[in-house]
Amino acid sequence: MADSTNALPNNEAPQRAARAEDDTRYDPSPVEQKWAALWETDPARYAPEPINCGKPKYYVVEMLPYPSGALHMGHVRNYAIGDALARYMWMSGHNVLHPMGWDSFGLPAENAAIKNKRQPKEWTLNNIAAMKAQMKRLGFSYDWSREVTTCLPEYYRWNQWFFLKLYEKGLAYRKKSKVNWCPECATVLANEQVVDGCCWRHEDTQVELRELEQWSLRITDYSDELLQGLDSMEGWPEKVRTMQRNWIGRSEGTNVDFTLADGTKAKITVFTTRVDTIYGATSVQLAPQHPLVKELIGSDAVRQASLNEMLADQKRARENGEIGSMEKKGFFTGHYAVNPYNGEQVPIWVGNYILMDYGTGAIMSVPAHDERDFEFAQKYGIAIRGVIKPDGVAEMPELPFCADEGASVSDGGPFTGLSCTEAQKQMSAFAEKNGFGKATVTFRLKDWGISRQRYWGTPIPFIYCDGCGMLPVPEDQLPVLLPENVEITLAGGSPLTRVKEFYEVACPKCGKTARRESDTMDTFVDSSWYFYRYTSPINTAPFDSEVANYWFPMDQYIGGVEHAILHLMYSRFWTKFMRDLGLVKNDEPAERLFTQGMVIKNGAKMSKSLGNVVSPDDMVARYGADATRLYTLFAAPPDRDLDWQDQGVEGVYRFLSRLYRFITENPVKLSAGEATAYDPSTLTPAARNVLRKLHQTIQRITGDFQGRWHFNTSVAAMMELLNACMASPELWTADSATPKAFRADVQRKMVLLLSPFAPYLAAELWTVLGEDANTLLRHPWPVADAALAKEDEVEIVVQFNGKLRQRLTVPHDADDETVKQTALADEKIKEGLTGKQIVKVIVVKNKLVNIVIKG
RNA sequence: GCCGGGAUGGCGAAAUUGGCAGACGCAGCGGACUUAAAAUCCGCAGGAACGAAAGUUCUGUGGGGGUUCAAGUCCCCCUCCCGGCACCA
Repeated sequence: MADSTNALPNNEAPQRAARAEDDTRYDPSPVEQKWAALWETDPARYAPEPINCGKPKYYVVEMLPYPSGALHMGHVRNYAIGDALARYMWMSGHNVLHPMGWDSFGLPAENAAIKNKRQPKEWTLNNIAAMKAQMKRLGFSYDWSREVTTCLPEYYRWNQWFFLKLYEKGLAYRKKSKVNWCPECATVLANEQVVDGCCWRHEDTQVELRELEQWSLRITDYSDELLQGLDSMEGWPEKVRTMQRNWIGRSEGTNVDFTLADGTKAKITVFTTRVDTIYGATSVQLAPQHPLVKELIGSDAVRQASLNEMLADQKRARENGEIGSMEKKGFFTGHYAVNPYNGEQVPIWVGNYILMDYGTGAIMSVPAHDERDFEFAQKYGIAIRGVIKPDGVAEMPELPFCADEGASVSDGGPFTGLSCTEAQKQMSAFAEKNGFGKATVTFRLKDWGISRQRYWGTPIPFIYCDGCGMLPVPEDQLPVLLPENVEITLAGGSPLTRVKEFYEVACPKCGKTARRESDTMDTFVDSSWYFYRYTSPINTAPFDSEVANYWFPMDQYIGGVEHAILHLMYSRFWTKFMRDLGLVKNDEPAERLFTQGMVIKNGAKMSKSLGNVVSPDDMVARYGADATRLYTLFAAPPDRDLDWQDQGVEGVYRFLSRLYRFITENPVKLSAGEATAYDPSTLTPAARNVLRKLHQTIQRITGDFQGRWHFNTSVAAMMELLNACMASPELWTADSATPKAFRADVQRKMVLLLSPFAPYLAAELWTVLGEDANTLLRHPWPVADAALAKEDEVEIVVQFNGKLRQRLTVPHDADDETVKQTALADEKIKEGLTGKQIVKVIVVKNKLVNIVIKG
C-alpha cells in the first residue's frame, strides 16, 4: 500500500563483533538461517486447510506493502503483530489464512525508471524479490502460494473486469474534473506530490489546476450505507469510525429556491441547515464559479474584473493550501433575490468563501446566526438581523448567536415561537408544500476520481471511436495489457499517449481505427479488493465466491492509521458493490480492524532526511529476526507509537539468550512412554512457585491475545517467568530431586508460549527438547489451570485512612472478618491505634484493610 | 476553530473492575569472575530529609479544584504535545 515513508536501499549490514571463545550467548544467525532454509523446502507449511475441514476459520491480513525496495521498521512491527496473532490462532485450533502480497503499481516505479533508466516492471519485480527475501528471513508465516502482485495481468485484468461491471451498473462515468498539473513535467501530479503549491521536483514551479475528462466511480451512491454501517462496526477503532463519519459528512438541511426580483425565470437554490433562521437572511451569496454569476454581472467590466481577481485569488489559495484562512471578500452583483418565506428582497452577492462543490454553491447569508456570514456582513455593511433567541432570555444575545438547541424563533412570521429544531422541520415541510424547496441531505463525500495520466497502472478498458463514440472493451478481449519497454520520460502526458501500438485499436463496433483510453486507474483500485483475491487466485473470475464467502469477512485486518479514510473507505465501497453484484455475501470487508502506531526515533518519524532510520536488515544481522520482532512488540503497546531505542533490542536479545541457555543447559527430553504427569502437591515450595508463575503467565498471555493485544506485557510476563525459573537453579539440574515430568512440563510450555513471538528460537528449543519442530505451529496452545495459578497466600496492606502502615501475609481468599482481626491484632497496628478511635474498617479481599480512624 | 489520542522515574513502559504507583526492560551505581576488558552472574535503585546501618518520616502519576474510607484510574476547569479535518452553509 502506498505510504509516505521512504524506504532505504539496503545498507551494508554490519556484522556483530567477533565472539569471544567463552561467549555463551545465543548466536541467532546460524540457527535462524538453518530453520529458514528448512521451512523454504516446505511451501505448504502455512497453507490453510480445506474450507470443509470443520475447524473455525480465522482470516488475518496485514495491509500489503508497496514494493519500494526494502522493508522498514513500521512494516516489521505491522507484520510481527499479525504473525503472532496468526500463530496463536493456529495453536488455538483455527483454520488460518495468512497471506501477503504487493501493492505494486504506482508512481515510484516510474520515477525510478526516469532516474535509473530501468523499466518499471523490472524495478518493481526486483524490489518484490528483495522484500520477499526479507520477509522470509524474518520468519513470517505467509502462505506464499496465494501471493497477490497487483501489477501483473493475472490481477489487474480483474480490475478491468470490475470496471466494466461498474460501468454496466452506472457506477462508473466520465466527467470533467480538476487535476494538479505541473507545466514543467507536463503531467498530472498526485496530491502528495504537490508541496506548498509547487511541484515536488520543480520547487519554483506553481502547480496548476486543469480541467480534464476523468473517470469517476459513484461511491456516493453508497454514502448512507457507508455511514450507517459504521455504527455497528464495533471491531473497528472509534477513531477510524469518527474519521470516516467526518469524511462522509452527512448533513441534513433544506434546499430553498430564491427567485430573482427582476422577474426573470431564473432561480437560485440555496442549501441551508438552518432554515429556521431564514427570516434573518439579508443577502444571498453565490460561489464565484456559480453558473448564474456570469449572467448576473453581464458586461459590467468592473464586476467582471472583481470576479476574475477573486477566481485567481481562490485558485492561488487552493494551490497553496491556504483556502480556509483566506480573507473573506465579495461584491454585489447589482441584482436582488426574493426570500420565498417573507417576500423580502435581498441583495445577491458573490462571496469567495462559498464553495461551488458543496451543497448548491449558493447560500442564504444570515449574519446574526452564522459566524462566517457575520464576519462578511460586518466587513461590507450588510444588515444583521437577529431572529432566534436562547430560551428564557428576553433580550437578543450578543451576535452572532449560532446555537439551535435550547433556542427558539423570535422573528419568523407564522413560525415565531417554535423551537429552532421544530421550526427546521415545519419550515422544510412548508417549502415543500408550496413548491419552493424541500428537506435535503448533503454529503461531503465526493465521487472517486480514478483516472491517472500515468503509465504504471491498470489501463482503463475503454475505446473512443469517432463514429461510434465511447465503447467498453468487450469482456472477452480482457486484459488490456500494459505495453512493456515503453520509454518513460518527462516529455509530458502519459507515456501511453506516445505508444501507437497501444492506443491505436480497431473499434469493437465498426472496426475502424479508434483510440484506446490511455489513462490508468488510481492504485487504490488495486488495494480495494486484493484480500478477496487471496482466498482463491483463480483465472476464470476475480475469485471463487464460495471460497470467499467461507473466509469473509476478514476476522482481523491490521495496518497503519494513515489509511483510515481513503483505502478503508474505498474497500468498504468495493465490498458493497461486489455484494450487489452477487459475488460476496458480507456487507463489510473486515470484522475487526487494528491500527498500529508508528515507529519513531528521537521523537520523530524515521526518515532519510532526519537520518534516524533503523534498517531491519541491520538489526536482524546483529540480534536476529526473533529479537528484532520481539522488540517491536515489547517496546510499546501495538496501538501506540513506538520510540525505537537500539539498547532496547539488546535487552530482548539478552532475554532470548538467557532462555536459550536455561533450556540448553538442562534440557529435559522424554522418551516414549515416559510419564508426563506429576502431582503438584508433592513439589517443593520453590517448584510450586515456578508452576504457579507458569500458569499465571499462560493466563496473562492468553488474555493479551484474546483481549487488548498488549503484547508488551506478554513479553514482560515471559521474562518474569524465566526470572522465576532461574532464581531456583537447583530445580533444573539433571540430578535434581524435582520430578522430571515437572521440569519437562515447564520447559515445553515456555517454548509454546514463546513460539508466536520468536518462532525461530522456539523451533530450535523444541528440537532441543527432543520434539519435532514441525508440530509446533499446530501444537495446542497451553491451557492455564486456575487452581495452579492461584496464590496460597497473599500479602495485603493495612492502611490508616488510606495511608500504608503495615504489610501482612494472609491465606488467599481468607474471609474478611479473619483478615480484619489479624490486622487489628498486629503489634504495629495496635501501637498506631492507641489514643485513636476506629470509625470504620474496610476489607478488600486479597488486597487491603483500611482502618478509618479519628483523633 | 472542530474531532480524536496522549502527558506516570534519567529513558521505553506497567498498574485489565476505584484498592500496595513504577511490574518488565534500558541506561546507571556497587560487587563477583578476569592480568584487563567484553560477555555473564549477584545486588541497589522515584524524589527529599533524618540515620553508621537496618530503617523512619515526608512527598510523588502535566496544573488546579471536587467525589470517595481510598483516585494514575471517576467528575469539573486549565496547560502542553501528537494525529486528523478545516470557510462543508
